[in-house]
Amino acid sequence: MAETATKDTRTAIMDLAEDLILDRGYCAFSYGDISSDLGIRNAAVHYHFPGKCDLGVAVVRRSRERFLDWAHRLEESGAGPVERLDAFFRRYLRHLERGRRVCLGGSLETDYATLPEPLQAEARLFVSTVFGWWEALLEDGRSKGVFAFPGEARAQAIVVMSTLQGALQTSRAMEMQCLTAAMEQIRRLMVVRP
Amino acid sequence: MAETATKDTRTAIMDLAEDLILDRGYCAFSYGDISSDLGIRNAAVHYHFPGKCDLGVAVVRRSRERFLDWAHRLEESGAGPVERLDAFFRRYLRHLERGRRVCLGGSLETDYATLPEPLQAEARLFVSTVFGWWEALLEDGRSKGVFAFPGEARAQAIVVMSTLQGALQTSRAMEMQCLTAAMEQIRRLMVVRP
DNA sequence: GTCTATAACGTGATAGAC
DNA sequence: GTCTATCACGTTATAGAC
Repeated sequence: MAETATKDTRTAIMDLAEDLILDRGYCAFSYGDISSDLGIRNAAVHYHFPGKCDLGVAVVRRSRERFLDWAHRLEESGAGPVERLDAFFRRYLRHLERGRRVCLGGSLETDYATLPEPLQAEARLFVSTVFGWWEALLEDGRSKGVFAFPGEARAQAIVVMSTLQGALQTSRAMEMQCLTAAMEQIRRLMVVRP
Repeated sequence: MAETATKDTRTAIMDLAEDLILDRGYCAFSYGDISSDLGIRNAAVHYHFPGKCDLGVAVVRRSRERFLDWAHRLEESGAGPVERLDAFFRRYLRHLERGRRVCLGGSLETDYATLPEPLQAEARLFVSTVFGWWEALLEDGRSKGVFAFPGEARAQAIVVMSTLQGALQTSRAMEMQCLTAAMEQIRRLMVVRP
């Protein structure tokens, strides 16, 4: 089962790399971290991902695909705007529960200046994808009368997305439950019957 | 004027270190960056700051002191809540104008897991100080009837502070004017006569 | 697909001359 | 206060055996 073993190692490398990016950032993790944690050698990691940039791009692309799959399943489930909002909140809360990881967008953005160009491009694509989802959700929710907010949906999308990103990060430096408090406040601010 | 020269070099090192932290993050800048940009040698930087952690702590502490000075002057100026809100917005916008720098809190929080403990402690103090300012401003503004928002002031403070932090970061990955859009939306959401 | 071995470089840090 | 010189280490990456 050589093929299966290969796939497993490749997946394990990506899983670990993703976790390290969310914990420390792209520039602060190394092939050494990956290889030692997986009990393999440096060169084996290079076999699956020739360069660190390739690994980073693969991780971000997979995250984007997973998000799109998740959004698609959510849409097919027939969930309403408030249910979709809550579903995102639950999904997002896992970052905090898994050892105060930040979100992928925030990690890549603060490291942005040090990222190789292909990874910057992948990061932009990831952020734009999530933003598009928020904009569509907010517009839909307002048109159905379950969300209420002033201005354009894209402006509200920036506020909501940025709030979650910032509050997740802030929960590392403040002992309070910043993220859940932020989510509850977002509900109070724009859900018609919170 | 040996003393003056010393002070100037020390200040120049801190200025450059602060800029590098906001641009790339604490873990991604080096004594080599500092020394080459200032036209001095690695060892000269170590003379002023024995270790990288010392330099980081000094930078964050200075930022906190500057923020407190700024807040104190603002209070003495007799500015009302909306004027203070706008003053913070203007102050914050400089990060974006100076080459898409992120804010210090966000940079330290995403790098948090890799920071030496004394720097983590200084980061917590910095974030708590800024948060305290926001909480007091929002409470004061609501009591005076110029701000309106549901829930507690601390929950709204998390939302506002996180929104700015996240939107500043997001402006690196999206071409739109995320930060100004976020600020305008915050005004629409909570300023009584925006 | 994984290994050993190694290259080439950057890092934070220190000793000691001036 | 700044310099030269150097250390010990970690980094990404590659060549070639198995």
